[in-house]
Amino acid sequence: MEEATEFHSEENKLSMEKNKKRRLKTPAQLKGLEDFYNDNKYPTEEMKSELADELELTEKQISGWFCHRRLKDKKMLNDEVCANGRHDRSSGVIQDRGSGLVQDSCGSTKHVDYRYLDPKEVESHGLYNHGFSAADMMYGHNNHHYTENDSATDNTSSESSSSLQDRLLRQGKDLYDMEPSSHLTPNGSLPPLNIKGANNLGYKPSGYLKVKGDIEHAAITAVKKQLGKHYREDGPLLTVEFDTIPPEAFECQIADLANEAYYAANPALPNSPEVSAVKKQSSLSSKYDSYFTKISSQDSHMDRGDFGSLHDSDFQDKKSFQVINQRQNFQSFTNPLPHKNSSLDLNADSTGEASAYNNIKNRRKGTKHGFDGVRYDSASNPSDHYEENNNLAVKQTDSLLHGYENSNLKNVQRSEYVKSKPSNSVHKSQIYLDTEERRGLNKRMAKEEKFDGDRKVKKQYRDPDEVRALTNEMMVAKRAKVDPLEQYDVKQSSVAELEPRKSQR
DNA sequence: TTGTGTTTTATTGCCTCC
DNA sequence: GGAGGCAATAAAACACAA
Repeated sequence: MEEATEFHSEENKLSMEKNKKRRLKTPAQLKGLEDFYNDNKYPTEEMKSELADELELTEKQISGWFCHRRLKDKKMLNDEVCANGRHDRSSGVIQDRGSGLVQDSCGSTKHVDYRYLDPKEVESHGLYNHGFSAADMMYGHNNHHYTENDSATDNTSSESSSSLQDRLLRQGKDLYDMEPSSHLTPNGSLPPLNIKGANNLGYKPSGYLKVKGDIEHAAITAVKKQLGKHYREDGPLLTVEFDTIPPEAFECQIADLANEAYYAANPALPNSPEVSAVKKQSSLSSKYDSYFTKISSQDSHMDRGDFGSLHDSDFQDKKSFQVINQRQNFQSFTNPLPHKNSSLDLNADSTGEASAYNNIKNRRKGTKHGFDGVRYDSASNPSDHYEENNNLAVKQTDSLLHGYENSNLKNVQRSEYVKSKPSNSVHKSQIYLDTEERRGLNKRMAKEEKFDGDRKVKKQYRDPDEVRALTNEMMVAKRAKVDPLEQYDVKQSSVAELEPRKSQR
């Protein structure tokens, strides 16, 4: 019996060597596949054939790999949507943004659910890059929907979140800066939502406040209170895309900013509309930052949009204008092409790779240590540039805007070996951010780098230099191709590391 | 070293489209 | 009916904590 088994195993050994059940793709193959996948998620027969030849794989393997890759994409997307849905619920914010009307759980949805967007459509429409925009649109659409259906039929999570928003706002807290725990009951669960209570607030909608009845009205009223005299009845619909800011909308802020007294004296700074808007944009957009890399453009749009409107106004503040100019100039310095990741170029060599790569690695480490996907980029990166650039004016202004989170972020981003905790403010609301691209490729790259760094002997990768070269190659290819989302991380470190790198040379 | 959890690869069946 | 894709599943490979 045992002999037979032994013999059998011997035989199997040989056959296994030849015809292994499962063979891992080599890094080169993976690179080729990933690259190709980034270009085309649905390769044609010919493409598959060529790729198979190129990578020394069978077409079947290619097809299978692409199939699983797409599944992986989809799954990751679903996970993120679910995670964000849960998170949003816990934070009382925008739960109904991404998932349409309702997403009871990861598995059950009602009405619109962009989890089931056709990947082909997603790809062809570039939703991977603008998905959050799409989500925002859906959110906005929902609002319109509510406007049109001001009834009690929408007993949805949206309403619940609105109720939460209402309560949060009445507490004078910024929705987008909320720590989940701040509105949890002592046992950590969500407090029961008292929609009726919101209804009993006695608010009466007026003007554009006629949105979804009293609940959202209450929230808007709270914002209105925060805005005080700056509130404009003819302003934009809250939570919906903002139009150009009326010249006088922030008149006082600008004036006060010029005197450098407003923010210091204003305890409600974090709740100020501008900051909230910024935080909102960054936190929201960063959630889908891998495929939904609208961040950079959003942030730059924030600068050029929000502040840009000031340029056109009659109330140009010289200082803020200067700041803006400096910022833009700096951006143009680091990024001559607005939509290109200039910093990628800075890191095109193997040395430079470390800057961006280590950020990724750090995030991954963070992931393993309980702050999965915490982003350090969206809100903080610009300020880091400015600080590294010793641009005091910019630094001051930026620290005004981002000061509440800068310190942590800066430290995190600067350090290659950071394992520190993220800030408790914004970052806690930005978990589950890693997207599939990052998780997949970056993990692999992190793995490879770790392998390289540790000189760990592995059967598969016998030549560390080859792996390193490949890793670099992958990084460069990846950067050049997809990753505007890396932009902030890379940008973050690029300037800081540019000088040392130069000096090294 | 081992147990456990995760990721990756392969297979199979079903569905949709042409 | 065939091709292509998706989804479920199994199993190998891998990572990591104890």
